[in-house]
Amino acid sequence: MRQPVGDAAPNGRPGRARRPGARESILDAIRASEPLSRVELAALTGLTEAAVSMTVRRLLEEGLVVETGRAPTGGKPRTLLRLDPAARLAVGVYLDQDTTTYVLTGQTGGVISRLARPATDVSGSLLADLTADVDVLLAGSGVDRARCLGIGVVWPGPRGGSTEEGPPRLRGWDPDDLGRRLGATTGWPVLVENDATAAAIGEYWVARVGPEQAFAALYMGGGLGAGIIVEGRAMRGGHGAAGEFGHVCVQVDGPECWCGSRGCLEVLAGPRTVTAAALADPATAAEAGLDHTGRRSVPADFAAVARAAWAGAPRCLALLEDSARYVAAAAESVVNLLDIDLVVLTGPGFAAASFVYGPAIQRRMAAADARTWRRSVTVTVSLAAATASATGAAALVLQSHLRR
Amino acid sequence: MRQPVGDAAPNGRPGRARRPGARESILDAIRASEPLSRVELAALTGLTEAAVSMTVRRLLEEGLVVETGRAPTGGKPRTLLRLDPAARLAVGVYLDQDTTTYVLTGQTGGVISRLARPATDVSGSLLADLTADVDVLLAGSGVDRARCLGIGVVWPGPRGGSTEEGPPRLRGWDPDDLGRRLGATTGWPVLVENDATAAAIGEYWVARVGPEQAFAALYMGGGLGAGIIVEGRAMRGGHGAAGEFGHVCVQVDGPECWCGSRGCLEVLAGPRTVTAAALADPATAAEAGLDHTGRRSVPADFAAVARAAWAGAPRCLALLEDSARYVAAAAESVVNLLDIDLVVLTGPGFAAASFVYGPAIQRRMAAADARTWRRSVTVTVSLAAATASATGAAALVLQSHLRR
DNA sequence: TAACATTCTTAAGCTACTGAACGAAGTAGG
DNA sequence: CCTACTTCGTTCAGTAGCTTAAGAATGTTA
Repeated sequence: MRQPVGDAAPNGRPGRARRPGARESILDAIRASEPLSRVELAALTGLTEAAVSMTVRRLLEEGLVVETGRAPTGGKPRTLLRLDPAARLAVGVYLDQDTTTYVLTGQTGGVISRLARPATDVSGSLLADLTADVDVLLAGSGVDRARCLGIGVVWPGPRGGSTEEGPPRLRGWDPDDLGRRLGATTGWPVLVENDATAAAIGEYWVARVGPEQAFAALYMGGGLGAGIIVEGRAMRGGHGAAGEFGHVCVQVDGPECWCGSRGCLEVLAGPRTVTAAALADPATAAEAGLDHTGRRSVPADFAAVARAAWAGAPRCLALLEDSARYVAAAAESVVNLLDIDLVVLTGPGFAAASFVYGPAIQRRMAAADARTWRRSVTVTVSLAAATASATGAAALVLQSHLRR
Repeated sequence: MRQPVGDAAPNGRPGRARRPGARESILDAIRASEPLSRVELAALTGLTEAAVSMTVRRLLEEGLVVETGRAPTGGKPRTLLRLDPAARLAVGVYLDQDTTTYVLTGQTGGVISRLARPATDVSGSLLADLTADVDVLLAGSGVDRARCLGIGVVWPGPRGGSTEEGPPRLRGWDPDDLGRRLGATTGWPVLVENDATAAAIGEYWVARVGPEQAFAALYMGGGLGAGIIVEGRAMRGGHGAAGEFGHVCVQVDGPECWCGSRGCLEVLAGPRTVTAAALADPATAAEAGLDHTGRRSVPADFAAVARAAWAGAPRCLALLEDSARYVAAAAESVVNLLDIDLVVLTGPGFAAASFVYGPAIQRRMAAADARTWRRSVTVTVSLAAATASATGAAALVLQSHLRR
């Protein structure tokens, strides 16, 4: 949501904070905790029952919400409300290095259909390809196009996707510009975001995390990123560059990073470093089935190492466990700094290797959690970690529409 | 602001986000950028000129704001508005280990008068002492008590103030309970906060930081903490424990910390570690004029080391520079993670040794800033670093009243 | 002195919410 | 089955806080 391209809503930059509003509060409460009755909504949102009643009626008329069943009480039973999954749709696009993934989701974030295309290298055709593929996705799904709220576009972002100096450009495009143009050609609002933040919003949406949870999604793709959501709001920072988890320092005088600093997590324990180490040692490379000739993308190679480790290959496992020690330390730093309640591992990297990283992070935090902080941090793995970015892109649209 | 003790305002916990409101937007804009005219306020806040006009009239009637001078334009000149510093007052109390500091400030955060008392060890008399001392402070200042908005109470918090296990209790008191009781005995609203967050809010207020700046105040007292303010809101985390800067990990397998983890910044580079190292080496201790018999508080000993280093003592300087390397790395992590624009060093520790820590942090970030992130992070030292907590406690009250 | 530029004010109206009373839909007891 | 009771949801008038639109105030410029 760097810019609500194609949308009239000003991004709050010049001025005061956005207003909550009954509509948003209610939809968000239902999203996080459906089914809910009107009285429960009043209690959860702090609105009066009258306000809830009026707002819910409008939501029912719009078809966003449906009444579904009742819950017995001492008196009149509660009528339970849910989001109608098919009432609104969103398209998510993930522009990965070598693949472009499209998903069509319903209002609750559930995937309706999917599409994957190899990335086209002809930079001039990117816009046309996207437009055509979104069209194919919608046509093939047989849904009412009028119900589609917009398109979320996610790209790997500046974080770690590149060893060149400076933030990488997306196949020659400026992301915001691409979003604006795509909005013009398709007629839909287009929202642009980086992979980690999108994955966090997707997880927040699909896994029904509530705004009372301080939440961090750690994302491993070509690099390491973090999406942070506190009080229901994604932290994007002063220049939209927050979440550079890969550049948390875990060793003061560590090796130099491409970013110009030293000891960054990514250079010590990032997926690129893991795969490079696997390739550098013939025995390890053999375990993972890697060689220099048939080299694929970083996430693909990393997944090969993870699969080998899962199958019992000791050298691959050792590589991952070494990496996980660093990642766990950095994760603990984030949790301590922001008082995070919930850590979710997501993205293709963690999807493949969560069996190592998950326990490592839990182990690292367990001691101090109970002993000092009197908290208990939950560490989980995303249910759809491998495709988190694409569904996150769609959730981006859902999230923004809720605040229409 | 862990709890608005004695205040009726619910802390937003059950329900939706707080509303901004014209009054708050306007007062905050004037605070950050006075003097301002009504049209400028309209542009800054996003309100209409009509709304600004009405709201300002009310503020003028209340005496919070005054008209002061005019600025020529092509047409009718602008009438400039300022906060009236003396219109409202706030009391800040800092409960340090061995001293209790009281300040009385005006509406702009300027200190009107001060009071310091040695900490009483009789835990039963703390409440009575506070009540009496606040009374003395106000009486001695000759101000209208009705103008006082409330009392902010700040304590060193769980962070690093103790080597015992578990969060330390404040001379036997639960901070929230103390606040509640103090509110009852004095009749004023009492807000309770930890030192680092309070210092951040104080700096935000006094130094006129605007909400568009993502801002971190690094605080060194008995330990290391951070107050983080993004979009004008202090980050307190899920359980009010955010800002544990001292427990950012800067060495994966570093020495064990009292918190139960390893390689925490505080155990490698905190003030306690620096003073312990100075005492352990006789030559260094001699430079700093320290010995085991006349040992004082951690901040006092640390200040002695810093003074010696400033005077040219090489061993003391080396100790501080070693500490600063770690602090700089951790600061860089925070900046990268949250896309921070402005870092302010504050608290007695940094007040004494900023000549080492400031340049070290700037050096560490300069390379990657220009090369990779295309940002420029400002690192400054608080103007009143040594008393930041007490003025921050008062600012806490001002901040909360603005949102009455 | 008239025309213009800009700032600030006034007045009517709109939107979204609140408060309080009321209607609706169940259970429990006789 | 009827009554009392409980809890849920709605209705309606009122209000706070804003916007839109018009206009008054206060300066400069030709």
